[in-house]
Amino acid sequence: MKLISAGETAANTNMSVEAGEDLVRIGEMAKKYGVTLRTLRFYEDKGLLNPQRDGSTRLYTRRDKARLKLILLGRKVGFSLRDVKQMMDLYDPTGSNTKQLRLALDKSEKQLARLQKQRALIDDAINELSGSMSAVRQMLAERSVPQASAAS
Amino acid sequence: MKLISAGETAANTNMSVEAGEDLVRIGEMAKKYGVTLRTLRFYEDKGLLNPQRDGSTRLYTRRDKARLKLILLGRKVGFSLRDVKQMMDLYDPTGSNTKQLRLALDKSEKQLARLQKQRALIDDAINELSGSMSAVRQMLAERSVPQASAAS
DNA sequence: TATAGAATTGACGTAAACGTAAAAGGCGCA
DNA sequence: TGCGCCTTTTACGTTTACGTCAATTCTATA
Repeated sequence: MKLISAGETAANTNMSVEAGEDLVRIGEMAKKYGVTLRTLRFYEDKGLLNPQRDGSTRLYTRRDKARLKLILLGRKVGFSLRDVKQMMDLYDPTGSNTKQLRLALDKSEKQLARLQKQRALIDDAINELSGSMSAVRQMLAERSVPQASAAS
Repeated sequence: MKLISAGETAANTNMSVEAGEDLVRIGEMAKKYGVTLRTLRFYEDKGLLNPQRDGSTRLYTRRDKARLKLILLGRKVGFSLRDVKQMMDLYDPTGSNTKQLRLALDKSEKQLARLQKQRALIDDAINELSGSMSAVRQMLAERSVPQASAAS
């Protein structure tokens, strides 16, 4: 009574409701996108994913894959999962999604500002650290060669 | 029986042990360095500071101020408090502190590498985000002006 | 059928650096 | 003497995104 072949040799074994669905279990899904099982369950728990079930077994559809891609992109650019969810929740397959796009743009602008500020902070830190490092190197050099040269 | 005048008018009211000690209570210390009381107590709890006590009242010395400056510099460049403590614990006022300096340099090199990696990630994110933003703007533009122009 | 490999839920742990609340003691001042 | 402000200790809470068991069940395959 399995829905998909383990080695996924044949194209489609199930044609329950929709067209060629290409359902995937959690293990394969995780491997495919380089995340852990825990992560996928966590995202579901947070309402970001909604896989079908075969009994208790999760089956991820094409839609889940698209959503996961979005999640991962969002995380990459520094959005929180809450932000991602908020944006995804606005998705409406029947409309123009103008609201969703506007929200995404708004959040993106803010995030871009945050990223730029972060970069500035990091540059500061790098400079500060580099400065300290030369100072330390100096001190070490003085300690290792205390032969000649006056203190002044 | 107070050790310092509240408004710190006179130079030194106490000459208990050391020279002009310039002791400061937690409130003043916090204000002076822009941290909260909680932070100072937390640092003490973690073994990073060691103020004297007048009864139960903390009195911060010149030494504590120097240490706090170091802590804040360390945090600024991204060291953890553990790192900072590890480095400070090696301080020996009687020696050359070569070990301390070497450890600091070692940790600094690693931290510098981390910072540079972070900057690279942020730059990536900025680029990715900027790209998405233009795409979204495009979509919004198409939605707002659907008058003429073919779909292709 | 035995066994290994997936998968499930539940629940506590982690990391960092504090925030915040509570209850109480001490001090200067009017 | 009462008030307000400063300070103290204790201890739980916060945030985010999972990690890490643990106990159990299902499934496929040899």
